[in-house]
Amino acid sequence: MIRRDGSSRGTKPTLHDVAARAGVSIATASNVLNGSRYVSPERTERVMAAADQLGYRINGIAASLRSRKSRLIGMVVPDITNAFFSGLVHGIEELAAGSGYQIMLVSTNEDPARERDRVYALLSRRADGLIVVPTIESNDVLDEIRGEEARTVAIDRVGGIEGIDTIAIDNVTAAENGTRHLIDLGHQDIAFLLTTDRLENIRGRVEGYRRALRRAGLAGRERLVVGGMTAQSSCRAVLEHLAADPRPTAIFAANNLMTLGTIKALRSAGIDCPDDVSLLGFDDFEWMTVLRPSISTVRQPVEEMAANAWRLLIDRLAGREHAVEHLRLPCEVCVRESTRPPRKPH
Amino acid sequence: MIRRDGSSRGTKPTLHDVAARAGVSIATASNVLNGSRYVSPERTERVMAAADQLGYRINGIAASLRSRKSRLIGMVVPDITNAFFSGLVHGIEELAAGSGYQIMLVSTNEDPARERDRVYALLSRRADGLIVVPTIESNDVLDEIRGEEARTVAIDRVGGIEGIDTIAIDNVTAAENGTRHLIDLGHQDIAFLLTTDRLENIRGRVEGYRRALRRAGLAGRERLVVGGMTAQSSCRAVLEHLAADPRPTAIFAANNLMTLGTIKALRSAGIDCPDDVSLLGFDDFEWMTVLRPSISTVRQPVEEMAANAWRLLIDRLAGREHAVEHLRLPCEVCVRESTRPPRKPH
DNA sequence: TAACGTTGTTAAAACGTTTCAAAAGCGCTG
DNA sequence: CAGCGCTTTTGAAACGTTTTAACAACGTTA
Repeated sequence: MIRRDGSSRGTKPTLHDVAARAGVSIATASNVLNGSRYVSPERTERVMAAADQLGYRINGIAASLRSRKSRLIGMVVPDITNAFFSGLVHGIEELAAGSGYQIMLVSTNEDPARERDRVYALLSRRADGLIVVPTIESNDVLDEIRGEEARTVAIDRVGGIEGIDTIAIDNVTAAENGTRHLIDLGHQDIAFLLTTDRLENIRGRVEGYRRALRRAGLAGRERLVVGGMTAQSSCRAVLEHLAADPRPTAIFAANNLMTLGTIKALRSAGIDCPDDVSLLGFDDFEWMTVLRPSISTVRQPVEEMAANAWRLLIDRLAGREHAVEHLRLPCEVCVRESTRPPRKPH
Repeated sequence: MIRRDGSSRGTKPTLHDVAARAGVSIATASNVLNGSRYVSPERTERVMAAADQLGYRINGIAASLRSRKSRLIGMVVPDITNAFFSGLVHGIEELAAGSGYQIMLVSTNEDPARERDRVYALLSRRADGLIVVPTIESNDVLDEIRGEEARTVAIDRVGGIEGIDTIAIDNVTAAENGTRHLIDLGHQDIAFLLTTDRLENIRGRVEGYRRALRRAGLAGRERLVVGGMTAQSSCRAVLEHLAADPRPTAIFAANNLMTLGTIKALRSAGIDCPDDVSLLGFDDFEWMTVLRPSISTVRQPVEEMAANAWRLLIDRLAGREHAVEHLRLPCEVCVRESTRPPRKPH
């Protein structure tokens, strides 16, 4: 490998090396490699050959610095081990990769301070865009993001977010439909197991639950159980609530961790599902189908959420500006074995 | 906000702006902000104040270009929605973030071509390091990586990899212990459900299974079932095998997808677990404990794998070079309800 | 007082691209 | 053949840092 210029041996070849070997200017080499301008066939060929022979690989950092485009997307989720979020990440990574973007992943562990730090780090690295599932109480961070030139889309927890695109499900309707499914089965004592009322999506689900009860003339029969952010804490909360008299005939869990906690609680209390208590989960995964009983759920359209988030983001990144969108996708109720009419119908 | 220099209004403040406002040189401002050199208290104070007032945020791209350090780590996994891999990613993201590194995530979907492209993209972006769970037959990619200056660690599927650090479990011993657990219960017809024999980790597990049989004098009783890379395909394979006469009294599934497939197959064939057939899984997650029966598994130490991968990588990144390491971590067998003595002991 | 460290600061080069503006080449027209 | 317009190519600036090497200031030593 012979270099005609001042670059030292053993170093990565640069555009300078490629241009020199091809006998063209750096600008021409750049234009060939990026296809940004017409270059004559002979020169194109020479540049390609030179790049090939040298094993040239563009320095993306330098390109980003000059072009002011990093083609890097920050993806911020509360917990990557939660299947709902990993599904979201999967969908977006797939689409981003297809468009030449790279995902920088951040898992915040529901810690607002951590989220703040990590988002700033992403901005420091000049992410072109951000896709964020906010933690609890992270509105201030989102407020500041809005002033940045990084395009942002918020997913799932989009309460009170103004000025940036958001994607979420229609929490109210989804929970209303879920609750109505239980009511239709004949349940009148339905407990709703939420994580915390400080998350907007969860508040929406509570509202949907309430609305269904109200519309069924069960306005006074509300039973809210606060489960916290982990399966373990929710298990404890459910156990406590099950000690109440009379105990609910059905439990509607607000997300997959709450579903897991409820299953554990029912087991440990020796309460049969669905004979004694019906269980309706939120978030649908494959293992819901192999549990015994298989778990009825409200399914969030994870793929569509990811696809829409990416669409909104890439549109703006490509300069196709549009009015701020607040998308709400519908959910479907997946009926399985865990929901059944109560033993003693009223 | 007044700028004393040529930088235009409405643009992000640069180090130049900070230095100008503080009345010091750019070099001094840089030294203050990075703590790279001693700077007098007064100047330090002035620089900090200026940075603060301007809302200065370092341009990581420019810093990376000049310092030739991106503080970006590429993390390549076959499938981020698989809980084993998302656990790995979670562990590493946590540690990386703590050291000021950012994770670029790639999910290859077990596609070697895709892996190749994406790894090159990571190298183009000048990732300082790579943590890779190789796909099937990606040895050539790893061979090429070895020539790059990006430090690399391979996890989980480390067959025949030379010259770079690797972390994996001791597949042979783990599978041997799992198989022996079944043998100790009295099983003699044990089927082993593998994904494919083209993955080294799986080959190791097969070998462990064989060794346990051999040592128990059951060398001739080998029953290998090839399940493919998805739960669905493995379900079909298991169903076929269950039609064999006599059918196995126990099934040892080589990973969590195989476990899922087996459960589905047993259900759909109306075969009771563990009364008719015992099931031992590989990979341990919380939902294994809520299934009925709860599933006995061989637990991979995901956290330790992540911690060791990061340790090896950060050591090299920090210039603490060491001999190439090939770590093998032990697994433990978690005995639950799905494994039980066969109905008719021999 | 000259020579010498030492300490704190800085000008300027460098990192490897993209992009701007200008130059060069070239076929036509007048 | 000068002038024009169009296409293709290129020199040089710019992106915003880090880093090198030099410089200035100043106390110490010979």
